[in-house]
Amino acid sequence: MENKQKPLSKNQKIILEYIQKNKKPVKAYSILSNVQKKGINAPPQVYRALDKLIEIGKIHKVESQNSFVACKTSDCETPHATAFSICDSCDEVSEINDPKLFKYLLDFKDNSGIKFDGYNLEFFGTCKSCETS
Amino acid sequence: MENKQKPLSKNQKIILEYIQKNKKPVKAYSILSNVQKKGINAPPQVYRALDKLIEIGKIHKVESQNSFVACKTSDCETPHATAFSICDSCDEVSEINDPKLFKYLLDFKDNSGIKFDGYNLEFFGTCKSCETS
DNA sequence: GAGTATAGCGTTATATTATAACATAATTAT
DNA sequence: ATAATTATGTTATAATATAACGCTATACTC
Repeated sequence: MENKQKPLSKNQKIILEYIQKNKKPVKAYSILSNVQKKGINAPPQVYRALDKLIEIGKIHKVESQNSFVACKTSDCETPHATAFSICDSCDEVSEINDPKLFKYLLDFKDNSGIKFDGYNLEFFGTCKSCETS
Repeated sequence: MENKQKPLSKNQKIILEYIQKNKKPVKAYSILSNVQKKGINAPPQVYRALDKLIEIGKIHKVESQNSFVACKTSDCETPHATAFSICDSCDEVSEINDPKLFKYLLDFKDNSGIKFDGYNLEFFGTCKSCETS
């Protein structure tokens, strides 16, 4: 079982570090303005790094928010099978890492019989701290 | 069991009809350009109707595509619990209406114990017709 | 190690998606 | 009938994302 991890490029590293520093998902232009001091000047530089980081599973995109969050699963083996819970009132997002759910969904077949190679699932609700306030 | 369906407004009707005519999901600005002959001139008119139609469950948003599709389930009772399958190569989208999946997901609790009131699930794969070509 | 293929960089410009804000009109509820 | 709510039409602009181009660094292969 070899682990051929290509090293990240300079921009990829800068942007991944910034995303990892944040608990909450961050937006592309917010990333941009926060890494400008590191020499990243324009949107394409950010989006290119984001695309790559998503591809290799280091981050995920929260589609309903157009935001990006670091993968919490140490070694995200199936980068394109993601599940999140999202609080309707505070927008807090957490990644769900539930092997049963994971398996259930990857085994799921629709009625046309095709098997899927990935999914994105976003649950909505009210988080504990918002509920009590 | 009463069915209090408020009638749709003029713009809502125009836009819903346009979306229903299309098998595939449509984009907001494509809707706009196709309903301009009916007197809808500007983006806010479209987005306002879209928001309302989503709220009442007549249409759904395909988040990963920023596109909008009519609900196929005759009377979509839980408008905010949606599942789609999306073909990676032709972008064909179909709504999945599987009661077991539906129940499984609405019953799902994450490890913080909160129950969710909605979800959006998008499966990715290659559809039958793309696979054979 | 020279040559070539691939991936990444920096930049400008522009496309695409979505909302703010404001004045008015229509509809619904009391 | 009046008040409250919902929808409309409009202008302007915000927020998100990509095209295209020339160049540089890295990896691949013989």
